[in-house]
Amino acid sequence: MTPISEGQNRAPVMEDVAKLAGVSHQTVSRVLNGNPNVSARTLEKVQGAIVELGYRRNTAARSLVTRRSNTIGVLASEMSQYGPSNTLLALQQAAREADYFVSIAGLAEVTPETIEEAMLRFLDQGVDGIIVQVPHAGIFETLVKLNLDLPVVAIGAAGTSGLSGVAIDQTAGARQAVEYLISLGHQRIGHVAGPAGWVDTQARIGGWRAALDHAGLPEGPLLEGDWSANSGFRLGREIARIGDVTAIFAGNDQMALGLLRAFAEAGISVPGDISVVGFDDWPESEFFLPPLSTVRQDFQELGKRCIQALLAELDGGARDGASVQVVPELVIRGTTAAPH
Amino acid sequence: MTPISEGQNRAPVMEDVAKLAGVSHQTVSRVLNGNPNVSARTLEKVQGAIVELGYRRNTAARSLVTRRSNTIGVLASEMSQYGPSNTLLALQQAAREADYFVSIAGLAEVTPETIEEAMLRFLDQGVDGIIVQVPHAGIFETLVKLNLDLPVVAIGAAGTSGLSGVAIDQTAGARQAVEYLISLGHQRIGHVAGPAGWVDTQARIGGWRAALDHAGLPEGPLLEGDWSANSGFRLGREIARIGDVTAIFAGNDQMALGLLRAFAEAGISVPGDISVVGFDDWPESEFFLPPLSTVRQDFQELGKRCIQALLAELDGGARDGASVQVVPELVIRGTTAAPH
DNA sequence: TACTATGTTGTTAGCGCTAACATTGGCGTG
DNA sequence: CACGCCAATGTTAGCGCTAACAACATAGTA
Repeated sequence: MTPISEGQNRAPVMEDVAKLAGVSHQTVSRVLNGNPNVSARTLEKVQGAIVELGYRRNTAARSLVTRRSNTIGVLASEMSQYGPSNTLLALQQAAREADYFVSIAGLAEVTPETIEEAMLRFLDQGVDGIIVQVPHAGIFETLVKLNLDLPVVAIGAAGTSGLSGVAIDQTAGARQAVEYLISLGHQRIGHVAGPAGWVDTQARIGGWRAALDHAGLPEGPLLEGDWSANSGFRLGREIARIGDVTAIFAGNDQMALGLLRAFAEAGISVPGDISVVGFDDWPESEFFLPPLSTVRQDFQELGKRCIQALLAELDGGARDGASVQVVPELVIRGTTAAPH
Repeated sequence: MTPISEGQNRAPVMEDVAKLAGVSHQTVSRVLNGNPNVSARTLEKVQGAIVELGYRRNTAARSLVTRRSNTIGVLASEMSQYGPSNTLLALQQAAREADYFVSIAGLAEVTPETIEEAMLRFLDQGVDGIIVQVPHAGIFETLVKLNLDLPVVAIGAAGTSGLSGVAIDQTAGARQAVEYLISLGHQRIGHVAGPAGWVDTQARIGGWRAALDHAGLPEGPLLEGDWSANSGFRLGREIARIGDVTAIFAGNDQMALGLLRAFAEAGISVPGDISVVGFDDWPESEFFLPPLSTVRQDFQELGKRCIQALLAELDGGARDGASVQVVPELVIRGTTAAPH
């Protein structure tokens, strides 16, 4: 097994390969770039020399002249949460398949300033394009205002004016969930939403509302949490006190977990007295008490589509603000039943 | 031949700044690199010109000549899990503070081949150093075998022969947890471990065993899960069937969640009949039924130390295989009580 | 035969930056 | 005042690669 790097000796450069193969360095370059105008004999010689020397092309030199870094910047907030971290993973895999590197910038705090700073860092680094995974409302305007001369794909944003967007259709997902509750016979369906100012929050509220409107049902209580199980717990106690609903659509699985705990403590049976549906389908939701009915999002697909959209802009140069939607899927488990 | 019109679009280069400031490009370079031998007057002129043109230094050109990319590669498996994703976030922040970019490679499958492939990609990219966040046993040997001519810091590995290691002292954490159970009066303490072949599994088993040995207690049952709540649930049922323990130390919080569910279904009260302690302290653990006692790991600190270790190797050139340990903290909540 | 089209290879000129050395001018010293 | 010294600046030569063009051989066409 050849060592990966040549230890003390200077790493071989194209010229070394060329000499060994008895050709010019440009021919080596042609082989490396898959130029068809290379004879089979030469190709073989060059490839042999490359292997023999363990030659690897210098990215910096290549980038300098091509003005391409083969790197995609991913700007992410809430990086350690379930959705974002899974999207990040998928993004990374899709990028690798397309032979791109992924550079990440995690935002601890989301403000126009921190976003701009991160973007400037990406520019400094010379990334070819940027994927923005920041689910805050207003992110879109912030990005447009920066007026970057680079392809940008925003996750969760509708595409307009120069920015492409790829999103999971959370409105449709929320609507599916609520429609399912309605089909079970529920008539008073509340929503424990995420914090205002999140794209996801708005979309999920929208889906909940649309389903109720469509069925001609009145809106149940709309409560605002902060995605945490803690807030779900707090709001669950409030709901238990007020009564008056037979089903709750929770903005995510964590808050649903808080709800379940609050209801259990209040002696309210789930799904006997109240049905609960979450959103996300994180792996543990299956093991809540009872197992949580929820809406599953396909992050893998989301990541793949993002990279596709970005590469399309990179190659085609089209900046048409295309918008792609991935549709989520309702998963029915043990927290939903017909009202009594 | 110089182009006739210097198109507005062309990004300014150092020479443009130099011209505007009335100096040579080298002086601009000196300003940018903080060279002290620049007069105050010149410094000001150059900085003014930089701002006026919105000049940003070209990283590729810089890397080409300095042979530094200012990029750190992070190799991670299980990227979307709680611990790793938090570590990744911390790593990224610490790197940014030191003015380094972070390039990630997420491993879908951990084998010597996938690791080698990812490492080769990092080499191609020209990273200055690599941080490996792959908690599988044997990762260390795999890395050493690759014989990389690059600083590598492995998370969770003890440092020897050319590789530095930074780890959370999970053995100490596990020991703390079990000693606490012993202090409550428990005498039959089982362990639901993670899958064999994980560094973390081994360390936590080690801590559990050490505490029992030290107290002169017999080892309770040792069961192997796979980190998932599902496996915890399965093993919980088994424990419920066998009985014979008054406390379980779970290898992580997810499995603890599964245990809680299994015990609830079996009519076993926690902490009345059995005490449970988890490991990780993920945010939702506080909202389990009852709130989970667990061991908190400081990923922020871990990330910071990793970057420190890597930068030390980068700057000092020392490859001393230093080993740093971060000590975790026991968090006592509602799943632990004295046995009856 | 001459002449063009085509495929294969080599040569040259940078990409934008930093390192190394060269040059200048002002200062203190003998 | 000649001397060296040092701080401030300029000049030159690449880093390793690709793009553009030049150079040639070969084959096909008039």
